Amino acid sequence: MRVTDIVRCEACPVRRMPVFRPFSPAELELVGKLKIGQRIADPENDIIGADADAGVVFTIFEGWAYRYLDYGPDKRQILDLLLPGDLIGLDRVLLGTPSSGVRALTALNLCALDGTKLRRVLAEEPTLASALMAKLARDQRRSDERLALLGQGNGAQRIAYLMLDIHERLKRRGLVNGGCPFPLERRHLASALGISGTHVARSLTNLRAAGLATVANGMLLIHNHERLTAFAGFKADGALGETVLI
Amino acid sequence: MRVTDIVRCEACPVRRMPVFRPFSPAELELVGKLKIGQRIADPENDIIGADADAGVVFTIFEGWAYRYLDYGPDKRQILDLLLPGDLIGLDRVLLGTPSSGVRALTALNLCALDGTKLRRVLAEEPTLASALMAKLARDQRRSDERLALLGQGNGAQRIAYLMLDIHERLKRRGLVNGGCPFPLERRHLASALGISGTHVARSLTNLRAAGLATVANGMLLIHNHERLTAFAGFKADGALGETVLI
DNA sequence: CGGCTTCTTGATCAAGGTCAACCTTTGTGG
DNA sequence: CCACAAAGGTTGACCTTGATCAAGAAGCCG
Repeated sequence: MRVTDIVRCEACPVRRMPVFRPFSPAELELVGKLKIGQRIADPENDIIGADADAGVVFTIFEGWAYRYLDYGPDKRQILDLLLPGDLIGLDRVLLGTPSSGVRALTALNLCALDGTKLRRVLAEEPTLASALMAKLARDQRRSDERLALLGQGNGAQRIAYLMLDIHERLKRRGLVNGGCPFPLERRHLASALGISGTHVARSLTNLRAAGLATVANGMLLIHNHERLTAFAGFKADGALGETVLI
Repeated sequence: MRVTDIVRCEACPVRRMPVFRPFSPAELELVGKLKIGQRIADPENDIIGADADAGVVFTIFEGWAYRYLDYGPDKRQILDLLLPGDLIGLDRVLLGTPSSGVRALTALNLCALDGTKLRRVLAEEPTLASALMAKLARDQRRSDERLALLGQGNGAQRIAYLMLDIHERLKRRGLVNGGCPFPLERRHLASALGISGTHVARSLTNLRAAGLATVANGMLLIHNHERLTAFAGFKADGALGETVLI
């Protein structure tokens, strides 16, 4: 990971995304003191891994990443996709023990925060602590839906659900402007959804043939949002007012 | 749900379980003020559901429950099993919106806490807030492993993993005394693990035949812990020092 | 003793995994 | 500019896992 010029919190573009609630000047100043730098990471490089810094939390400025667990060679489960505005490494700072790995999917631009200081700030600033607790509770609900998806859905439904989830999250962040970015390859979908790469390809073909959605050139095209939603059993939970740390 | 005699926090048996960190007298007094009653629930009754009280958090004194999401008739995903000492309904109090359902698996004895007051206390007591945040982060990790299990494991491995998870959690709470309770029926295992009841039965037979574990009469017998662990790819994460609210 | 629910077991079938061939795109060096 | 290699995507053949349906067996009450 390389270092680059720092962005001042007051000027940060992520904070202006529609999902996130506005900070008070006091909170903004507090969080500003946590910022220790800006980082760049290349695709398929670990952000959090064996060698990574244990006392740092990141916020994604730009690019995608994923959390994963490894189970021997060629046995990886992608747990979640991380989009601009998402936090990386909070659990490690809270628990102090190694966590799931986090890896860049595309080129990443990250904002680095001092984890040790963050713990101290949380102990003094109940508003921030409550906001983070709410964020953790929301993440749990997303996890729950993902679990139900793997427990109940077939291959095509899993893909459809993930498409809608991504689309929704990007839209809330104002990142769907005439085309939804979708840099996931077949193998990423496969390890995120617990199906083989071959079957991902087949199911994608089926979704396209059914006039539901198409993935091509790193972009997602949803042809019929309503039918896709019905097919996947997707239900957007409309979580607004998240907290971003910048 | 019926009401029964109240148990004073200082005398609560759950607080003495080995998993939970001891409370300071100040914390104990604080939490004591939150307690609003004791409840009894019968098997297969909803604790948190459409009609349930929105501003209450429960701690399990005795018995098992499960969190679930429904997807139409005969399409239920059990998200997690809740054992004595576990919290129920925290996310609803934090987020203020309906959450997954929670249902009694066995007869349940619950401690009821005032959710609104809890929010207030969290805003004043950073220690408690930190402890709850850590609990949320730990729950997320358990969720992650469960997700990987559904994504990567076959039927028998899923069952084996769940056996070990339950066994570990009960042991940490001091509830495995010459026999591990296991009140789950085939259909519960099926909806928790995303496989059919028929296949659960078959896989249980296989696990027994392989000399790994047996379930009978509501009890779990692990014949060979080491081989079962290897088979399931299970890894206990050794989370001690959780926080219990009583 | 029925009448219930749960557990077991077998037969059949569909969903999806594995393997392999081939195609397309992209990048690289001559 | 072309040749070639490497990586990803598509498609087909075949086989395993597990779902579904169905028929007994075993408990468990009233």
